[in-house]
Amino acid sequence: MKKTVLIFGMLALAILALLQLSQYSLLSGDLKIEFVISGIAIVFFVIGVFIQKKFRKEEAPFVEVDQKQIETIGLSKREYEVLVEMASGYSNKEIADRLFVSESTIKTHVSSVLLKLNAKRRTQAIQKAKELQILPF
Amino acid sequence: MKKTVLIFGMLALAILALLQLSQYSLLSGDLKIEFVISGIAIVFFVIGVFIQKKFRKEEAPFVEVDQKQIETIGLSKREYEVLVEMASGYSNKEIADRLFVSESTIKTHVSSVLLKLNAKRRTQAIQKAKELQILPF
DNA sequence: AGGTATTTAGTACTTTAGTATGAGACTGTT
DNA sequence: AACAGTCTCATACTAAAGTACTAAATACCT
Repeated sequence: MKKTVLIFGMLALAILALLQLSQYSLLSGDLKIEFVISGIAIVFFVIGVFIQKKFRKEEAPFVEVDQKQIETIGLSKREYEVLVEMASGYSNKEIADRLFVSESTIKTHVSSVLLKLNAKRRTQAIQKAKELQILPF
Repeated sequence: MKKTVLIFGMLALAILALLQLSQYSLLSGDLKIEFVISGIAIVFFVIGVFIQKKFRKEEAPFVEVDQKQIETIGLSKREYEVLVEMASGYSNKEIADRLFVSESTIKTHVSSVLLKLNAKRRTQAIQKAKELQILPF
């Protein structure tokens, strides 16, 4: 955070210096106006790219869930809920408690999910689900 | 893709128009040079931000692996390799074959990983590892 | 109302996963 | 050379996960 403030401060100073420099160069006739404007344009373009990049990195990379994919795969509402819990790292028992049903029920759902995602294990199902963008992150 | 080309074309035209406009305004003395330069700066800054945003969206959301985190957690090189395989959805036996060691060895590594990540299950370890940004995606 | 899909739950069983412990081989450090 | 850390592997467990059925209660659809 402190680093960010520092960078912004430096940037502001650099911009001011650049503007002053441009004016003097123009007034003294050292440079043609096209070059100055182009230079300014390029510099600020780069700054824009840089700033956007910086903020993006601090954002969480969030992939939208592809609702259509879920349908084409044929996952039911409950099965998808179980998949989400699975991906969060919960055991069958824990999922059962969280969804207020028995562990048997969760096992049934998990088996369906594995079948529909063509996976042998829950970890593989999670991986495939992320590739298909039916899970966030 | 076609859309991208179109946008870039329009953008190029807009920039040219803007540059011409700036020069005429300056020569005719309608505007002070400070305003023109500031205007150009702002426009190109916005363009930079926009372009970066566009490209980022088309990229796969890829989180860099935080090497320092791995160290502070105390994961060894081999343990991290096993963690990556785990996250890919492989079973202990499969990981053993892929890394040319016995399943016992993998079990040992997995237990260490669970301990160091403070997880009860491999799915939870994967989840935590992603939160700590020591796994891609 | 009858058919279809979903959700729930059970039993019985097999397969993985995970724990605890011990121990030999190898590597780099002091 | 002695030591710490890593990597390897084994045995003997216990605990989850997953399969293969069967089956009843809902819910949705036309």
